[in-house]
Amino acid sequence: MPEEPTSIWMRPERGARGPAPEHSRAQIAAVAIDLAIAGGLAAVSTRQIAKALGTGPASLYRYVATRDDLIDLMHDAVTGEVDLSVPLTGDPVEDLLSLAVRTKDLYLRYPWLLDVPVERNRLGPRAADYLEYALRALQHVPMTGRQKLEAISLLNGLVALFAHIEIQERRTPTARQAAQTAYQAQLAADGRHPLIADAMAHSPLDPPDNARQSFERMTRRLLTGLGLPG
Amino acid sequence: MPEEPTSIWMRPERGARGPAPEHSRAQIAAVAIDLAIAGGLAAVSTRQIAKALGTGPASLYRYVATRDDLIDLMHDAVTGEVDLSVPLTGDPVEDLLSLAVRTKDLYLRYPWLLDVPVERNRLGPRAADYLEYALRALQHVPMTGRQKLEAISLLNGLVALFAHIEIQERRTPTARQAAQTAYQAQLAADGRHPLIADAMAHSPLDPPDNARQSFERMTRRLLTGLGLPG
DNA sequence: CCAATACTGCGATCGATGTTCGCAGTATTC
DNA sequence: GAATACTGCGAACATCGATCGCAGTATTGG
Repeated sequence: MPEEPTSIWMRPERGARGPAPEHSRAQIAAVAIDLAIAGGLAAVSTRQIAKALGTGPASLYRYVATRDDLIDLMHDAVTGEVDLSVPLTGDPVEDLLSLAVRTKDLYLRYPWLLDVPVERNRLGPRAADYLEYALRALQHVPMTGRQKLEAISLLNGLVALFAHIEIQERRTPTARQAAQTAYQAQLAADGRHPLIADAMAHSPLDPPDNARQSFERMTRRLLTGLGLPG
Repeated sequence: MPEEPTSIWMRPERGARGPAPEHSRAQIAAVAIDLAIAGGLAAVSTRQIAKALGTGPASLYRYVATRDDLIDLMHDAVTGEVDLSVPLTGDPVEDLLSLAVRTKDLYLRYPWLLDVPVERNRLGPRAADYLEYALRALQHVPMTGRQKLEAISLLNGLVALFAHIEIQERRTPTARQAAQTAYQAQLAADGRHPLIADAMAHSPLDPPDNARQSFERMTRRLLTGLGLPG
């Protein structure tokens, strides 16, 4: 009888019989998050986590069925850091905008979140609270349930896009980006891409105020574009 | 003297000396793309490509320095499929919207594109043509070069988001998603997330017309929100 | 014309990854 | 106190990206 695959959130954290587990999902998630902060998502490997816990890789599989479960754990843990006690004003656009700002902060705090495949967005208990909160902001908006879910999905995507741009601007360039820049310089030199050359020639950074206003303006536009009153 | 890392596009496809290569970047890209279509990005491995070419994995490294180069190759190859011969009307919003539609078609045709890490968007020759085209649409818009590049980046992100939603709706659910749905049903049942329960209960699919109009409306709003005349 | 040169093909191999198996040990249940 | 259902984990497997070194081949320079 083959085990049918289920979400980690449907399995009990521990069974009722045997010895008490020496670790916990929360502890494993915390260790994994530390690894991700230090070395990106790619640095989150069963062996590294096991080493940090002082155990072997096989032990992890008592807590987690697969590496994806591990990422679910991490994702849900940091999602729980978003403050959902902020009271809703009743204005859907402003409420979601405020949530979007807090969400973007989360991305800036945990850049590896941007590397979590979107497809993989299974929601755990904390993400469910998040989603419930967002739906509460939309409670009296005349949209179908599916439309609301899509709107929230798009909103999160937009937040991720802005976060991505901000992070990229802030980080010191990697070897990859250096190579990229070199090739773009060559492109610019060959004369067949004058506009690329031009766009890259003089590029003053936007003042942070601009970026912030731009983010808020875009978010509002997205939301009203989706049919929210505003 | 350690080889400094450079983009694949800066290295010549073949040297001037030795025997003629038995394969080519284009051929390798084509094989890799076939693998990606069949099994997703994860199925694109040096060994599988080598097998498809009837050679060993080590041989590939005569054409490509790293797996990322391989993905650059794939990305640039399919980017070349976007029709850039469509004449620009002079209306930036409409021109970019039209480009966005063609780009979304590309995503729908090659769903694995959504799994290519955004960070990794090194542009090759064909992507450069694409970018030049987009910049041409923005030529007479009063924005800094950086702002234009960010606008195009955001536009592509939005396109990817919509493509992602469309693909998700069209695909038959994976085991992952089934598990996800089961957990959501449980969430709905426990009564603490009434809005999630509600949103998932009755969810008629939007007619395609709606989705299409929604995409076009959102794109327009994004562009005007970024400061384009409209 | 031929040696030096700079390339190509690729078998063998390395280190790291996710995951599985089986067994010894431990707490709960009947 | 035996059956049961767990936990911990060493050993191992398949697969991955990547490297090394050598044999073979086309071009170059004298």
